[in-house]
Amino acid sequence: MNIEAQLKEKVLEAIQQMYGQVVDPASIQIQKTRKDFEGDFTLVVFPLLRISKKPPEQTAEELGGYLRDHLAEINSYNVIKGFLNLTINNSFWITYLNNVAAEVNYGFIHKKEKPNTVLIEYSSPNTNKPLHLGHIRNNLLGYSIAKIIASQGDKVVKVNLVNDRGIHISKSMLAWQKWGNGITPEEAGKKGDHLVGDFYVKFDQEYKKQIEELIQKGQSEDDAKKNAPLILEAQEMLRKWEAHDESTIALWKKMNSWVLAGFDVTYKNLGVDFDKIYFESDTYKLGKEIVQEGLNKGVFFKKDDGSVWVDLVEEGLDQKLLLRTDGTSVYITQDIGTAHQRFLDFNADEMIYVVGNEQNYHFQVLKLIMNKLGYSFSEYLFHLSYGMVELPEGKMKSREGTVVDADDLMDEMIRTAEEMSRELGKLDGYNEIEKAQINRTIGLGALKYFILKVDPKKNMTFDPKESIDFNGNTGPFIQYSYARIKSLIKKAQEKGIQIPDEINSNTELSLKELQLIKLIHTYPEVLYESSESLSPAIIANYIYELAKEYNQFYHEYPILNEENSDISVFRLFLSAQIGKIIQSGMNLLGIDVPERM
RNA sequence: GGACCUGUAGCAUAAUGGAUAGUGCAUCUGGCUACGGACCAGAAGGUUGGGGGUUCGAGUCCCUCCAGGUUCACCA
Repeated sequence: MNIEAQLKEKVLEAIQQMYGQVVDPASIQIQKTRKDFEGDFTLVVFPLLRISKKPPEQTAEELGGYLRDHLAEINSYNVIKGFLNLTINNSFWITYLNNVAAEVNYGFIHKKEKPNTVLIEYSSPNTNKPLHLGHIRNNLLGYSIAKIIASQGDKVVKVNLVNDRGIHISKSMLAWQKWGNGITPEEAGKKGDHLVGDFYVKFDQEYKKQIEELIQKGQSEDDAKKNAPLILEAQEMLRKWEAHDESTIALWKKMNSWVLAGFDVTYKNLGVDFDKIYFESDTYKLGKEIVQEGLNKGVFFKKDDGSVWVDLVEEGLDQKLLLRTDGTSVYITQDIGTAHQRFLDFNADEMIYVVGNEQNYHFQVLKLIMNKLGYSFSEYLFHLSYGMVELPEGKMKSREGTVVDADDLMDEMIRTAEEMSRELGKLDGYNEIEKAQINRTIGLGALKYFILKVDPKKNMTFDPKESIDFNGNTGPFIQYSYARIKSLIKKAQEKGIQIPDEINSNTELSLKELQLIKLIHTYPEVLYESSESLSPAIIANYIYELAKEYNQFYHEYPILNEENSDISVFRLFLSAQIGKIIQSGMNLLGIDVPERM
């Protein structure tokens, strides 16, 4: 049982003994004592006043006395207003630290009683253009959340649903056919996703010209958009694709393979992966039968024109189309189908969709529909809705060429890390391969941390010109702290100092050391919180605080230079544990830490 | 117009309903004869968008107003 639970139990006992009442455990608030006060844990007594029927100070005093006398771990207490601050024995903290050192993955839940299978979908790109900054946020979030959930003992399945069909795909295909002269990525010297993206842009440009011409000839804008020859051709191409026209399918396969090869490179660079990749070309017909069943059951209704709808007016929403007049499906139809399919494929208990907040409504509807259809898992569908990444001048617009490309951005970050290293002379004497590896770790660490430290649901601004900081609350700051710990340990080993498996429990602790151990103590809780709220930002902020506190300690206290060898060894031991946690936390964010930098 | 989300210092970002709202960048001032200065110490910067309410206690919960965003397609 952890110390907070013990405290809580004793408080309940104390109340029963002294005031003769059994209280709701929820009214017992044990929290970490704020830095500016003396103590380790604080009991807020205000909620207990109606039971004690005494003033806050007196109640706190009485409870404090009882706890001190009945719980060996409590060393002393003090009362400030309605706050009872309890101080725990040093030996408790050192024993705790020894346990941390003995654990393989401290903070993880190794054997959950009843592990769930959690399916997490992220990335979900379209195969008509390369990945951009928005996808980076999506991928980093999905990948990190998957790791975090796994750390809490559940089984995680990472899936990607690639949108590889539809009118937008036809557009780039058509443009390549018309203006590409058969060019391949090899000939163009480009990644396939970028090449295909170029033709998507080309389509748009030519399409706009045609619209303009038609408007000149007197058509309305809406008509012009519908009647432009290019869009008609693209629609025709989509029809051919759906009719399995051989040459269309061949072209589609060829171009998609280029794009997917390009994505693979980007994913690899970014360090994300998947257990299973679904393609919409396989799944887009799913869901129709389920809608039909729903229709039979009277959950949905059919309009006179034959289209099928669900009525969500009672839920405060509108009516939503599920099948078109011609019987074909819309986007949500296939989402109904894929949800069903995946729960079957993996026998999943939960499913998380990492999708931007512009689709909040969509997922609200999806969940309601699954519920109406009677799927018990509807309760366990979660939309991890994240905010947009905006530029200082506003939203990214492909038309204005302000889209920040994922590959370019990663390259730029690594280049910035290189410049930084060179200016600081940090990597003098390392060979080129080592340098490249370290700069990559740092550049990507800066990017990933910058994005993940922000609460997912918030929109964030990203300034590519000023780039990303390498000082302060950043990935490199944390990486640096880690590298320095590694360096310390290496130096110690060179001096023949052994870091022991455990530390004597009556070692004296400074306030700073105690503070660090207390921070270490909260790590499991941080992981839990982060997993529950699907927010890597909680871990990011924690690791930053840990690194920052450690750096202060590092400056204030000699470690290897400490003359008392017991103290020196203790500080090394503490440093090593902190290094482990930094590494563990960063790993959950998908960020590497360098041995040196 | 309906629904949902967000508003914290110049910018960025924290705070299970708890004590004096933390932190970084930028600005200013100090600290390298080093266990690694990508660091540390200090200064300055706030009516937590406005107004009500609930509570012993509100950045946090409720109401209202303001500002911004998203969405409400026989698109995906």
